[in-house]
Amino acid sequence: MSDIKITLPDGSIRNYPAGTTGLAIAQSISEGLARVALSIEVNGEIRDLNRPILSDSSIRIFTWNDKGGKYAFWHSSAHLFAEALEALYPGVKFGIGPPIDNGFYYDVDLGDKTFGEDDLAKVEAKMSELAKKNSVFVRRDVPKAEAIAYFEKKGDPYKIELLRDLADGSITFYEQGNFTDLCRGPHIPHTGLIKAVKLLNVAGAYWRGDEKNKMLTRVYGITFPKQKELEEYLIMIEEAKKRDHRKLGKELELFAFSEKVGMGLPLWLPKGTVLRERLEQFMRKAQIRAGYDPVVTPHIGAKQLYVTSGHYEKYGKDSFQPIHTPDAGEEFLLKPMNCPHHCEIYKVKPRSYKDLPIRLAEFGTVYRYEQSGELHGLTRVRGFTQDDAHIFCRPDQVKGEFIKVIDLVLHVFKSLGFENYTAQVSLRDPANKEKYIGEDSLWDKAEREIQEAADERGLKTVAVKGEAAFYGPKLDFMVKDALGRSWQLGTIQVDYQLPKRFELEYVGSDNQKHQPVMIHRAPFGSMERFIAVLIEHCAGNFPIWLSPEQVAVLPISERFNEYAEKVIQELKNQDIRGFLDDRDEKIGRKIRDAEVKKVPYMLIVGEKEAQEGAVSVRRHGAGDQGTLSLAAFVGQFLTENSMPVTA
RNA sequence: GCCGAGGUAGCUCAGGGGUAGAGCAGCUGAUUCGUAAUCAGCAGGUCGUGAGUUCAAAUCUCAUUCUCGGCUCCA
Repeated sequence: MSDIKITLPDGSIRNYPAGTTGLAIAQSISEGLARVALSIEVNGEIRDLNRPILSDSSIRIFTWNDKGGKYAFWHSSAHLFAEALEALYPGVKFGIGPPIDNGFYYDVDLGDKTFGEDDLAKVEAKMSELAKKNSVFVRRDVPKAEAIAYFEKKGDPYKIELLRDLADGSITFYEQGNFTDLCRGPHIPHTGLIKAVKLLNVAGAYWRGDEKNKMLTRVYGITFPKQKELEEYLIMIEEAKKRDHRKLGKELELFAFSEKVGMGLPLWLPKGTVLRERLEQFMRKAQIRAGYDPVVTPHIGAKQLYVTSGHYEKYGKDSFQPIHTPDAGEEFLLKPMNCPHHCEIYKVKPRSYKDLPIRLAEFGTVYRYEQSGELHGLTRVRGFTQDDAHIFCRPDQVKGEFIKVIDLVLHVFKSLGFENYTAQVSLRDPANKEKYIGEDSLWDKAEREIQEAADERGLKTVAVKGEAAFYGPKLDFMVKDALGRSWQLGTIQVDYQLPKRFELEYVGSDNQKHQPVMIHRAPFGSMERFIAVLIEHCAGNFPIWLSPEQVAVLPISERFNEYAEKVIQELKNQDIRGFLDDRDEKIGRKIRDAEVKKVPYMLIVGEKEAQEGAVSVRRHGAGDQGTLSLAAFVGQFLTENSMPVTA
């Protein structure tokens, strides 16, 4: 057999007999690598380690440290799960079982059986038992007819449905132990590598993601090559749960919900309101600098307004229903969007090309009837406030304006320490054009403009089809919460449709009427969601300028309350948000309580401080900072307290 | 909206057919204290809501509501 040339990632080239395997290559490099190798990338395609390599190739061997390795590991774990499930509950029908960012899931049809906590433990145990058998994952090409026959005999209708969409000749089976699955692979060499198994939760999931289909049972799980890594992962999850904004929001008294008020309708408590208003001030300032004009519009609008905008047709039936008045036929809608109102502001007078761009900004509270199962803390609510603005500009200004908005969004993210965001270009789904309004040419134009603007600012973007708004494409800034769920914060949208529907116009230099273009944008997105993610991002330890309670003044004993009062009064005179803890408690207790409340600064005052006009400074999480004169502390604090401003 | 799991004091949770418990928080008193919890006492719940089974329901059944985990949706 002739030799083939294998190019390694470092560029070196080695000769191997044709038909060698990834495992053999790994072994030739080092036994250690062979032990931890999970999959191999051959000319860009990730494959099994034991699949023969027939021609010259560049390869990269993946281990647990590579995404490609983890995916193969978790994909194989899904198969192991299926094998265990089938062993325990014969007759289970299988859907799909892919690897995901953290583990894997498998969608299964258990018939009448409900699957609970006890079952998870049972299947977990079975998986561990089967893993120890070191079953090899065997890949096999299968003709389509044979594949269908196999699953018909087995009684797996979902697999047959999947097979119908696959071309004959491209179908492979993987078999390990007593389980055979339709699968493209790749898989790890054998089940014995899976040393730690945890099934995390059970959920419902529609077959093929379509709510018209049957709901299957989805079991999420994760596995590791070492028991210790599983333990670390579980600890990490526990830690993440501590950052959950719903938990911290309660503990820090930022917001609350009440069944009596209604689900999904947040109540902002005093401390949460301070935080929220600080953010609002920050945005107002940035927007004034960027040339926006603040406006205010009512919370309701006549139904016809939304019929004109198209929102009524699109969302009317599954939304808050119209408000009726004593006048027959008169109907108002709670505003679900601010844009129609802003369009009418644009229309109050004729506009010249010289007036554009016009940037109308409003912290507009909107109401949307989200599906009950969708509500989630502050991230998904039925009443929320957008830091909304609409830019009305000439076609030649679109890109420039778009870029300016990108800069504003990036300024916001940078000021608040959001570094891990994804810039998502949300395009329409070409397969479902009826979901959108407007001509193809304008959509293409808008989509192009967004991509160009993002490129011009050097944003690394991910394009996702089907995520556009019904009237136009978007650039969405996605950020993950503590538990890894992705949320849309900032959004920028180019819109050629509403100007048309509202018959917006301006007089050009040619003395002719033209249609402006609208850019919808909200850097925070919604105050509620932004704050939710912010809370999780900083684990409730807000930057000083946002902190609801900035300074706790803690007298050593009642004898120093009088001096403490003077200190707190001075802080208030300087617009510093402080409070006095004059409870009859020991200083250790007062410090503990302030630490738990995540108050950034504690000023401890006793005999010495009272005499010297000083304060003993303690920083949250950092401990004793020594003693300063009150004036020196105030000076230092005010410097640190400044709100970030646009460069 | 769909599938599944839950709801016991302000918070975190135990109890699981015989009429409710802990810790923290709260209140009262004592203590006057130097960098993450002083001590003692008191008070606090129609066990989410409504029906049903039962001599008896927080506990079993059903319905309903809200919460949680996903799915679908997200202007």
